[in-house]
Amino acid sequence: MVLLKCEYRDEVSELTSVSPCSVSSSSSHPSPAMQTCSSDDEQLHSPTSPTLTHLQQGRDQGEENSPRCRRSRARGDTVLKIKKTRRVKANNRERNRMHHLNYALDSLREVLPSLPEDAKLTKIETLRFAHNYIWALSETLRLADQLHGSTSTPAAAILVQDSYPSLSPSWSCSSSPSSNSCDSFSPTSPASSTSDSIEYWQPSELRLNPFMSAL
DNA sequence: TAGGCCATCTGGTCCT
DNA sequence: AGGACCAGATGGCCTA
Repeated sequence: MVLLKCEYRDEVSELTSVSPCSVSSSSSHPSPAMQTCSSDDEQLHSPTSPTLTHLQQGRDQGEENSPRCRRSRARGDTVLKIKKTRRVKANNRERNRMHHLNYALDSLREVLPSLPEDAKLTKIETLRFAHNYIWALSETLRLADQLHGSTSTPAAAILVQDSYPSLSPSWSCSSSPSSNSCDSFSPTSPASSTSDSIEYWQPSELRLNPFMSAL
């Protein structure tokens, strides 16, 4: 059972603003609708919910069934329906957004070095590992260029294309120390970190991974 | 059983 | 106005 601030807050304020038969609410007293209540749809829209009960109890007996009152109540119902529809649509969008985020994370997991069969990285581990992986590759490029600095073809480009063909387009720029064109590939955390922070950037499951141990 | 991870809902804020 | 993004809350599931 999810308890949360009642969605009726806005609706009630709108209802009270348009309804001549609603509670004569004082601004100095919190509306009963401000109390927490269940978010279950049935309960949310149930006539027995505390909020509506309060509203109904507070209605002026004489005006309760007047045509004007019925109209305003119908309008309130319409407002509720509209708001509920908007909320449902927003929930669907948010769900899809998170699904897309998860798909992206899965894609990221796929390009990371292979792992033991049942070792699926958590979200945070995936991000940390990816960060570390990028740093390690950039270090590899830097060292490779240092070793083959005099060759016309950047050794790093060959190395990357051989080892990580799917990544090579992103790494096709020169990585020579004198070039700033790849500054974006210079993550600072692992490279400049202490051994403690290196530990931090290595997912616990991966500390025995050959790639990670090669660092 | 506590803690970690995750999915989902929700309301607020920003952007188009 | 509506959508995207974000962070907090909550409950379910799993594992040590």
